[in-house]
Amino acid sequence: MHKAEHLKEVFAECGISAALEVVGERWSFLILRGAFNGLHHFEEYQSTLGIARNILSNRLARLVEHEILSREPDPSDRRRVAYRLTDKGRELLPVLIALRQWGERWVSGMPSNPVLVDRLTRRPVAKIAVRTEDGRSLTLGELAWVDRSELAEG
Amino acid sequence: MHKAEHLKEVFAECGISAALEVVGERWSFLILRGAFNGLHHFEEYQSTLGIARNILSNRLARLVEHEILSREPDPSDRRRVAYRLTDKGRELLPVLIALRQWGERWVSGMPSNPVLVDRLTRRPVAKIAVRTEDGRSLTLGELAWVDRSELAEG
DNA sequence: GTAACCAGTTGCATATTGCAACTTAAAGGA
DNA sequence: TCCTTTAAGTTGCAATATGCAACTGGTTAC
Repeated sequence: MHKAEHLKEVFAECGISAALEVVGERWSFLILRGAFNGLHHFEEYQSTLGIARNILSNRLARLVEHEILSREPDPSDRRRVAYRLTDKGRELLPVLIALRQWGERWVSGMPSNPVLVDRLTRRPVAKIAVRTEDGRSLTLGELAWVDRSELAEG
Repeated sequence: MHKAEHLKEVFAECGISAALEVVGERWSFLILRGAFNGLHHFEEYQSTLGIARNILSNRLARLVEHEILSREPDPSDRRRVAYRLTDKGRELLPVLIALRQWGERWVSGMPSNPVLVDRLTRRPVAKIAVRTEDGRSLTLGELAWVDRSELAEG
């Protein structure tokens, strides 16, 4: 099997493809950013993001369907619906923070507001990086792709 | 200023919006994944990803325009063009790996192949996480958003 | 010199997104 | 009670974006 065919199979079963099928549409990341910033209601998302109502409706439904957000009607005001991050949704935080840090560094050129800090020390979080298990940050040159079969060898 | 208006301003200048304007279109992340996996040529991307040729052409041009990929004609075969990651592009690796790990854990449910390892130890990289400067991993409950102005206080 | 190859482009079909107006159900107030 | 406002959508239609197949223009290989 030559390179192209091999990679085609590799790519089809890759976690990135899988993730993108769920959160890869336009607005999905921005809705999640809103969720991490404390938004819960349709009208809040609509007015802060400026997204079209039908698209917002569609995206929220999709995120709920994939259990990234939960959807619960407010019992004290039955008009309102609260969308909340599930554990699955909360685990997207590293993706969002990594994306944000990259955007700050390479696109907007300045730090965003508000800043994410350690609640206790009030110090900003570190730059997201690829690391060894013992926490050492690795550059591309220190990394390699190996087949899973070659991994079990040791 | 009430919450919605405030967040609208916050969001407009956020690194996530900035990043998404550059790499937020469909296929962009998958093209970058290909780049990190050693693809360099138009036909390689086209055949491995199965993307439409006009869209691929458009995306590559856009990534080059934003200096995420460089575009250099091969001097030894003037038909061929090589696309390569720039430093700016290489720094998207944490985003891609975080997305991949999330997709493996929560969507596809299994580890992808190949595995990214420390070149020297051959051990897989750690899970991407939000951490303190000294490397301790932080959960959402241990984090807080604070205004930049409140940060300079100490 | 001719066939095949690479990196696109073009025209047209389909799908996604955006916009404005409308709907439904539920508060809130006089 | 009736009237107004609010929240969370839905609908119809216009504008974009994406996908597909065929074609081009400049190499390169035979």
